[in-house]
Amino acid sequence: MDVTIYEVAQRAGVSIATVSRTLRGTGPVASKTREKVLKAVEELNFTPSRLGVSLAEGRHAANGIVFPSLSGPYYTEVLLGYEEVAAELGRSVLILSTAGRTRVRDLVKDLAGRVDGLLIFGHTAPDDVVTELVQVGMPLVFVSREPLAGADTLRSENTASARLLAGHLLEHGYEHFAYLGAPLVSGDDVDERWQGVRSVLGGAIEAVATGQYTVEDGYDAALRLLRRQRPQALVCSDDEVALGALLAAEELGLAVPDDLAVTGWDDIMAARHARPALTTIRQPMRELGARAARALDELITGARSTPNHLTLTTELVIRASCGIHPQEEPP
Amino acid sequence: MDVTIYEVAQRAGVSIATVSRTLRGTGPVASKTREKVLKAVEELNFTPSRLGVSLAEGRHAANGIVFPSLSGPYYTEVLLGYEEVAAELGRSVLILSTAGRTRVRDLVKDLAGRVDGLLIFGHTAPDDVVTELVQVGMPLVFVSREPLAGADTLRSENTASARLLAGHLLEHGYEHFAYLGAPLVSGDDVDERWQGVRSVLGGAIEAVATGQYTVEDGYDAALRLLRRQRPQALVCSDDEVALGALLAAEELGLAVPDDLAVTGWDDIMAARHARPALTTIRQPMRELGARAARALDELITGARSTPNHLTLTTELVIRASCGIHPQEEPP
DNA sequence: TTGTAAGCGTTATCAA
DNA sequence: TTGATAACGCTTACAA
Repeated sequence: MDVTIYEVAQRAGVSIATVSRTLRGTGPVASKTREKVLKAVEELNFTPSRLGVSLAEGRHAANGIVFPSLSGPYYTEVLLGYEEVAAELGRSVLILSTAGRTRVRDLVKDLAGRVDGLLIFGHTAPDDVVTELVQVGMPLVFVSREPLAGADTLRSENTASARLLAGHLLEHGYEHFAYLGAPLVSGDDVDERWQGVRSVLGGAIEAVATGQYTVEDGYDAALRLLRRQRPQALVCSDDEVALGALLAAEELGLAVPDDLAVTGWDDIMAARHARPALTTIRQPMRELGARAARALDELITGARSTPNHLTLTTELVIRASCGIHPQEEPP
Repeated sequence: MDVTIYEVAQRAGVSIATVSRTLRGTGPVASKTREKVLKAVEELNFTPSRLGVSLAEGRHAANGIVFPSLSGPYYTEVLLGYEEVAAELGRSVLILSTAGRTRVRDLVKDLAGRVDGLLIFGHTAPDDVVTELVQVGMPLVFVSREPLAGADTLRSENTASARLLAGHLLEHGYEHFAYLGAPLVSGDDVDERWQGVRSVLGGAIEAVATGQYTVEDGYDAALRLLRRQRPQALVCSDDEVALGALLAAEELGLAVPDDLAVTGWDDIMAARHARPALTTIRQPMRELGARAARALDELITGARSTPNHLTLTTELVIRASCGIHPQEEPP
């Protein structure tokens, strides 16, 4: 893109103001003039410089998103929902992955300087940057973390679902449990799941930390755990970890659910296809992303000025991995 | 971000030129002056406007990437490699997902107006836009498609690996084959795989199209195929489809590899964990992304001006799904 | 209905 | 060593 509005104006024999008005449909333009302008635009293959437009308009028409990584479907699905709606609203999406990254502070600040609003997962952005951003009034939506003053929060329900899940496991008659999940960051979604489960199971459950929310780490952690002790049911922080646990159980010759019940969280696609199929809590991942994009749009355009804190409902999906159910259908 | 370079200059009692020089380290600044400036910058918490900088510098310091979707690890992995290196080089990453999207033309053009260079997967961008972009000299790297004049191409080796894979299957003694994959776009990576396999297997193999490269679609297509006929070996376009085929086989009571051999492509993480573990071709997904980012950087900075066409080597990974191997280790 | 000109926030050239 | 000032490419009052 090299040709500027001046060249178009010159070629059409009008002023740049007229070219701008014609292209944006702002203000009146004689149809004769309009034609001349459009012809020149066509011939020169003119596209307004995004930089020029943004500078003049005082907005980027772009959104950012900060996530730890993209391993596994969760962040990916949210991202896709976010990008889709953002595109619909005429906004580009800039991404920032923080996992294993140094100088995250600077990266987030740089990103913030390129967008009109930001979706931030959990605690992936340092607290002081977040505070700064809130102070300068940058539109912010947090997904999967506890509410924060001055920014939107968007999450799926965790505590009640966790209780429900725990209750279901009790109905199966289990008495010894273990919880397998990534390191618990207070206030994160995953922390709430743990708290919810524990509030029902009490001392009958113990938490074991995996590294990340990945199949690999879930596998490793489950292997270590199961070699040391034999809980009857393994509650996992998410489906990936649960999938890893399934592999570990197989490796150790444990039948699921007969020797060991396993549950996940998220209901990613692989959960349905796992053997045995995974009992899990379904959360609307795409919708989280889509809603975040809309929320940001409201904040950016000024359609809304007070923060919203929304919790989407989840659903307990009972499949085969948590125990035998009488009414169970064939696979 | 609201404070401008003028306010800093005023507060420091210098001109904006001096502020700029101080911050960028271009041109001489008396250390006394530097201190004053830095103090003012600190106090006002000044960050240069990205828009102003970009407009003046004539560059975005950002890269774009165009992919169909993010379902499955392939695109995700490439994206992560790309973003990591881009960040390292001081560039942000803008994404564009085209699957199920209307007006792709406009979206790609808009994206192009926001970046200094673009990574484009296969044929996700319409030919005419591509031509336009090449003409205006936009730095472009294509991943997973046949070379194109005026742009870089970066791919993994396909044909020879496909032959190798086919040869291995012949050694197992199979005589009837089927190929399962997404619709073949001439010139795409996946097309080359098909061509390579067919060049060895000839009339003994037939192609069946799935919808997308997903487990779901692979499962559906395999189910349909296997109900109609019983090949001895199923060559899949990628691991996701192969994973779906594995599920379909199980559903039909077919033992893999005894009743049916199955192979994939990519060596995604799940391939190793599948039961049976998937024989596949490993391609360096992250590296594709990382190299694309570096290639783009060369093109953008002008370190290189002639297009490069690079093919990375792949590796045949023989696991259990393609047949019994004498020297096989326990799982 | 159209044009002039003042921003928008930088960088960088050229004098001083 | 510093400061005016001209780009950079657009939008949008305000005048005409």
